[in-house]
Amino acid sequence: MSGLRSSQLAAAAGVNPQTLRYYERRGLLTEPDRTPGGHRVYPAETVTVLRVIKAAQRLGFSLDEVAELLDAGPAERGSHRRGEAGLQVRAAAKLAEVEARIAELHVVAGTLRTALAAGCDDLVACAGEPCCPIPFAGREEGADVEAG
Amino acid sequence: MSGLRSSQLAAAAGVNPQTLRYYERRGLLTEPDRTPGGHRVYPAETVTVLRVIKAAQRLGFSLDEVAELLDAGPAERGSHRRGEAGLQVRAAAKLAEVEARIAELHVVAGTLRTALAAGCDDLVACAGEPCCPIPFAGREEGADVEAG
DNA sequence: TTGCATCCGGTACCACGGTACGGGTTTACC
DNA sequence: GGTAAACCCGTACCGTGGTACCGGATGCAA
Repeated sequence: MSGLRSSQLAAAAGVNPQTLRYYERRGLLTEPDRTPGGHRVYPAETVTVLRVIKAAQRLGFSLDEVAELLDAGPAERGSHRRGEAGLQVRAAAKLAEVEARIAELHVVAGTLRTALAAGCDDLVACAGEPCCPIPFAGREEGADVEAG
Repeated sequence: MSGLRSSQLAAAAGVNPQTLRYYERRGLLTEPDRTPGGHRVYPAETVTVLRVIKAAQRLGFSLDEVAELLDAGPAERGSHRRGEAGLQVRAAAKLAEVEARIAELHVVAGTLRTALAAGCDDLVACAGEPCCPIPFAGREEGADVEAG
């Protein structure tokens, strides 16, 4: 009853049918039942699982992380039976990652604004003279052997 | 005089020697002179070019964009002979991209904070009930045929 | 001249998230 | 029963930025 064929599930969740097999290989979808002929028949709840996957992806989790998230479920106070950490812990860690990325991008944006304000219009020329605000010497090791 | 072998240039610029051939294939480095035997001999300025490449990468430009940037040079007011746009125009466009990305990440961070505050600890359970602040219905087309 | 480090070109591989193709079955509808 | 669509599995390919491996040639010094 109400079993979904792969193309139906794919359409309902807004993904490519190939993606379903891909997610199955990646451990995001459990192996569904099959017809006698071997065709997959998904339970209706799989649509929810796919929505969860896509929501988690939008929150910045990789597919491996989403697989862990689905496997982990709630933390079950004290006994960590399934996953290492619950959603709360993982979400907090991801939030820290996202904030770090935002900070990096703020630095980049600031540099771009400074270069625009300084009127830089030729990177190679800029790299020659010290007045250019673009940081050509990123933290590279071993490049300044003679500057010690 | 003062020509650099590939490994010397790689060490001076802090990159892998293989990367030099890769950049050459990608059009970031012009083909250098060769010894009679076919070994590459780079002029000393190539170190600067590599520094420029790495700086541009840090500013968020892809290798294709860096190649254009190196090819474009300054805008040469009016006549756009080499590239389509000068560094100023490209940097302004990249700044807009970076700011858009920052805005996206702020949305993500906000959602994560809200989910943390709401105490969500099981995505699949959350997806079932409407009280969860996580947006499980991202703007997907065709998924809500029966909700019209 | 010998020997070893380096370099050559071509190709294959890594992560990431899928997508496409091909040859062969199965399902579904008429 | 016939036919067309959908499905099966395995494999290859996309873009991005490199890295690694290979057999063979070169460079440089002793």
